[in-house]
Amino acid sequence: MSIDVGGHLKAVRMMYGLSQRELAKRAGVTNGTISLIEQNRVSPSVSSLKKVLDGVPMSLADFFTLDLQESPQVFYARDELADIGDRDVQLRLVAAKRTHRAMTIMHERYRPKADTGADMLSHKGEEGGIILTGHIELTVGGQSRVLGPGDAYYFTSAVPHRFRNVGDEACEIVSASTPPTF
Amino acid sequence: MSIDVGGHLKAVRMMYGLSQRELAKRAGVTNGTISLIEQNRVSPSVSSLKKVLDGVPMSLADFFTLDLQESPQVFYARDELADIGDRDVQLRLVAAKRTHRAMTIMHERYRPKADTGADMLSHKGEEGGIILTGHIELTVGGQSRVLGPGDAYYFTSAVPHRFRNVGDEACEIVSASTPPTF
DNA sequence: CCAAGGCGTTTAGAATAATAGACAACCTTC
DNA sequence: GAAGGTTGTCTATTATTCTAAACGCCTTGG
Repeated sequence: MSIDVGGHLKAVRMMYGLSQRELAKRAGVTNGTISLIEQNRVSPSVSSLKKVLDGVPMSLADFFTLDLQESPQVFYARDELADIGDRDVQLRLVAAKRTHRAMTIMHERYRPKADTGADMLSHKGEEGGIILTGHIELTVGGQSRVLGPGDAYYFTSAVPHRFRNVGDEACEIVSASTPPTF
Repeated sequence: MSIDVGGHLKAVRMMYGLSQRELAKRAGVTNGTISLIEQNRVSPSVSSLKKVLDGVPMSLADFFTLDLQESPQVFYARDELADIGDRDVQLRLVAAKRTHRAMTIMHERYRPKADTGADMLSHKGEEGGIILTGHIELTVGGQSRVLGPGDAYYFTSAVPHRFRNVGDEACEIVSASTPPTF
């Protein structure tokens, strides 16, 4: 029994945010069973392991195939975001270290007068965001608008766009873009 | 217990040409265990299934991943080989219908004077074979040689090559080439 | 024909796993 | 701090699986 079925199951269960009892209920077994399995104090029969995995749900093949390679970080404390901005525009990336991301999520902070300029590289994909504080003038193609707290935007990145802080206080935005640009 | 673990195990065991007792001995379990599992009269614990598979050997992941989809034909009677040759060069393929082959194995028969010509398409990969009967002149790159029964050859297919039956009797060859050319 | 040895199967008993329920520890909420 | 909820763990009993040793069947070789 070289394989750590118990730890493996626990990891899977955690990954789905389930408690032992909750998983047990879904799987039609008792919570004690899950507990004993996770502690490797018993080696479940294939049928009961299948029952348990059906509660996830996950196939036996997936269960044994999953390499469980150090699951990527899920939660990031404020100071764990990667800071890549300059003086006027501060960009703080979520999951920066993650290699295969489908998108980039950032916390952006524009100082007063900060301006990305109109000659930005216009990449393919889409991007959007929500303004948290301050006011920013967003120009997308021919349209221009000043957005304040709670306002949001979404456009295809191919269209030339420009961010400019027209207020006298810092402007904070949470944005997402795909494909990842950083 | 929707999955047919028993039949699956039996198929794997057969695939390796093992008897229940033999597998049991290698795995360190009793033959009865194997029998009961194969009949699905018990659902083995993961640990014991692992022990059994260690006797093959095969990993749990492989065991559950294996789709066992109607295992492809293994034995081909003489007249079950696909015949694709012309009048002078008869080619009889092994496992012709099999879609995902790693190589092509053929029984080739060259009539006297048969000649593949020197201008063959030289494909990537490697090929080799053994002469069964007759004599054939094989030219590979600058080298040329007459091979008789029992002789063999092996070369990288990228080099231009030519087969020519220089004897007065038919020449038979069993060859293999990778990647499959037919 | 019988004996020897292979095969898969079966059965009683020993070993192991699953259940139901209790337990302590930890939160909230009052 | 007490009540009620969660969490994971543990124990006695029940249920299942594994072993050891037999069984019947077939093939092989004297």
